[in-house]
Amino acid sequence: MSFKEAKACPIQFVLALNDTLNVINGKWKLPIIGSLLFEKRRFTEIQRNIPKITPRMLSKELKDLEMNGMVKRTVYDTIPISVEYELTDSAKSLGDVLDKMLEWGLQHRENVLSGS
Amino acid sequence: MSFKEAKACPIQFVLALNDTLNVINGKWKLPIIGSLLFEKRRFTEIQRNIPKITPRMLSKELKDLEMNGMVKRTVYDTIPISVEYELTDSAKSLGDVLDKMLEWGLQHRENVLSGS
DNA sequence: TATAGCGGTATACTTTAGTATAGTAATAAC
DNA sequence: GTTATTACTATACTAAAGTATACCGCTATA
Repeated sequence: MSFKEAKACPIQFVLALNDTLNVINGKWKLPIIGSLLFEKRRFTEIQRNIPKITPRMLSKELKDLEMNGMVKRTVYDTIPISVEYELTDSAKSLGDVLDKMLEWGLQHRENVLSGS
Repeated sequence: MSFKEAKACPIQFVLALNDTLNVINGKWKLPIIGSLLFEKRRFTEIQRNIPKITPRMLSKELKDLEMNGMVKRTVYDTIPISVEYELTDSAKSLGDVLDKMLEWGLQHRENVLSGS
């Protein structure tokens, strides 16, 4: 299925595209994914990684990402407990999509600046 | 440049990705792009095409898309005037990105449902 | 003369997203 | 026993996004 076939199958098209948009929308989702892209991290580490995020937003977005199958949360029974967040394989594969978006963004900027 | 190289060149990465996100964000941009994907259309045609959009939002989003080099607005000197909106080449090439997003969305949904 | 279509704008409102600030329980270090 | 760290939650707020409703100037049609 492709975007150009939208006329033929609008429902699945809209749902799947929407799924993708949902996992990256909002101010903090991409920074969080970025922070977890190379290594699993703990709550406070992510917070230090993204200076301006409040714990409220980080908590909310991590829950959101977990619910959407993007992040795996593991609680370790240490004293005190520690919690680790890591991207799922599915989330890691989002990199390809982001590459495409990145590529298009660069090309588009060139097009616009050159007045085409 | 790729997403995995984010560490090496965060600024251009963030800007280009952000550009791409900006041209599709909000509730109405994709429906509008979808409406213009196969043919140029007039204001009222787009409105009929997207039943729940208000003229305020359509006007606002079209201006936004025009400013971002996604849409070309042509005024015809008929009586009364008529106005046509069409996608730029750059906007049309966004189809490839949307295809990737669509593909990932479908795969991700499968992954999540199968519990992987 | 009244009504409708075109391409919008104006004003006021609600809803959603994000921020600020403080506080929690548990433990450990000084 | 005071302070710090971890992993958050609670409450109250502001800002941004979107909605509802009405209206504009222009013209064509009934």
